[in-house]
Amino acid sequence: MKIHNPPIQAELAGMTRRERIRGEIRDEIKAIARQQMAEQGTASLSLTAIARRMELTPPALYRYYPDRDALVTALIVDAFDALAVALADAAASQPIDQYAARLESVLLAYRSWALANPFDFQLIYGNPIPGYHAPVELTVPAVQRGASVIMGVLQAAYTAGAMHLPEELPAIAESVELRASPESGMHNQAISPLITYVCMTGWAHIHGIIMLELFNHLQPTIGNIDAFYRHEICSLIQHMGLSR
Amino acid sequence: MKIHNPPIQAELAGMTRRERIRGEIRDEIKAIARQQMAEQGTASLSLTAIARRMELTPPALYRYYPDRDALVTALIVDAFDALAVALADAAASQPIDQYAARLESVLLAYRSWALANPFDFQLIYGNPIPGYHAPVELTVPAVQRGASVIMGVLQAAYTAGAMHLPEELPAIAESVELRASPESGMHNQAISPLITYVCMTGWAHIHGIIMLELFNHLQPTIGNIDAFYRHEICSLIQHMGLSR
DNA sequence: TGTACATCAGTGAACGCGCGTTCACTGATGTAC
DNA sequence: TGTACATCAGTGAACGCGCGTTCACTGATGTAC
Repeated sequence: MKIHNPPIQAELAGMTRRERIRGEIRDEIKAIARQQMAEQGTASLSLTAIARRMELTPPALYRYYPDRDALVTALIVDAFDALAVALADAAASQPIDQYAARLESVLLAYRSWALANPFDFQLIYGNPIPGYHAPVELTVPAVQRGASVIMGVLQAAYTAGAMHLPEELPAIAESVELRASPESGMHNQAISPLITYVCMTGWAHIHGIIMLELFNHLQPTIGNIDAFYRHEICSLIQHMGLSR
Repeated sequence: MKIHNPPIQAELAGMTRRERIRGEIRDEIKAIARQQMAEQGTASLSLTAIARRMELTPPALYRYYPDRDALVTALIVDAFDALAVALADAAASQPIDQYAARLESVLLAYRSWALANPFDFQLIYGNPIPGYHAPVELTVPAVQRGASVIMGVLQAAYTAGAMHLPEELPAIAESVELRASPESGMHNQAISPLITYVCMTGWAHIHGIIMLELFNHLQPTIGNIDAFYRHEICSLIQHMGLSR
């Protein structure tokens, strides 16, 4: 006979003992899924293999996720969340009025997170998983949540007058036909088109370096990618006229 | 009874009739493989499915490729080749001393090729295919062949004195510990570390935009990606001090 | 030109594997009185 | 506190599928004389 723990403690946290355990197992499934991606590649994510490693039968997993796609979606959402949190933490680690330092910190965090979690990064920014189509209403806001951390820093700098952008930029930003991000969530200011444009530019640059590094296309040419990356950030900051 | 064509014509081209047909079927296999990737995603590339579409039995394909990996390798090599050719053509389409125009042309070609051949692009620059490991001695030179087209243009501009880089750049390039590309193939000049550095920066930037666009991460924010891309090239050219 | 032989493309059967998913079920856990 | 019932986690068997790869083979194509 097993112990019948009265579920008082758990109910204090707003969930029954069963609900808590369910949550834990859902998390364990995701953890093993990540582990499996790391070993076999993002594209080969199999419920059967996860069940095997958990010493369960495959059908048991259907108690926790209705099907394989639901699990993939959960992993993607988690990854976007984790990245956004990492960026937000990096932003928060610097004094609020030190815009250059904050931007630098955020961009360094972007790379650090990608290198520390290469498979989560591939999951959200790499090839789509064959046969899986992410629900758009889920991923689009998730992308923007990450981006909005960067945008928040830049918008703050701009509003504070600490940013000196090239003169021709407004006209360019205009011609690019930006779509307003519907709502930003992580920050409170509205983002001007100009800042959106600058942000996309910087993001693309940073993102390109990381993508190339992740798939080992930089390594044959660049010895010290860390220094390379730092310099790129530096020149970005300079290009934006962000005063230190 | 089928016709016994005397293999005179084919032998004039240096190969027997049989060899020619073999080559054609190898090509057809690759073509269908590409088609299949386009429909199912890069990661799901199956010999059985290819055979089915060619109305052959799966073992028949083993006459043409020793195993699945060999086919993937052939596809990758082809893709690198095609990209390098597209870039080289773009470079050749502009007057030899119009460095800005040549660079612009090459960078536009990079994106055009990626958008026109998204799956080949994913094959070479996206997630590795699960269970497949590209032979390094094949892919590293292939990457550099593409890059060397860009480098060739820039080096020529630099040598001709048509390039005015920021003053602090040499020191930065130094600190990044570039590795000399072993041999470049597509062009004749030696590439200076400074140019290598500039090239990697520009490439990463361009590459980042394309990767984001390819996976639809730019579209929610940027209405006119074409214009966006052109402006980025423009500002790159300006940043390098390439006179028009 | 015809004949004898060698080459080689493609077949069909088979091997052993893994996958997602369904279903009816058992037995443990939780709940209400 | 004990009892009766409801809930639900996990099982085992099964379905139908696709995969890469091997093997001994047939029959067409090419080659040498």
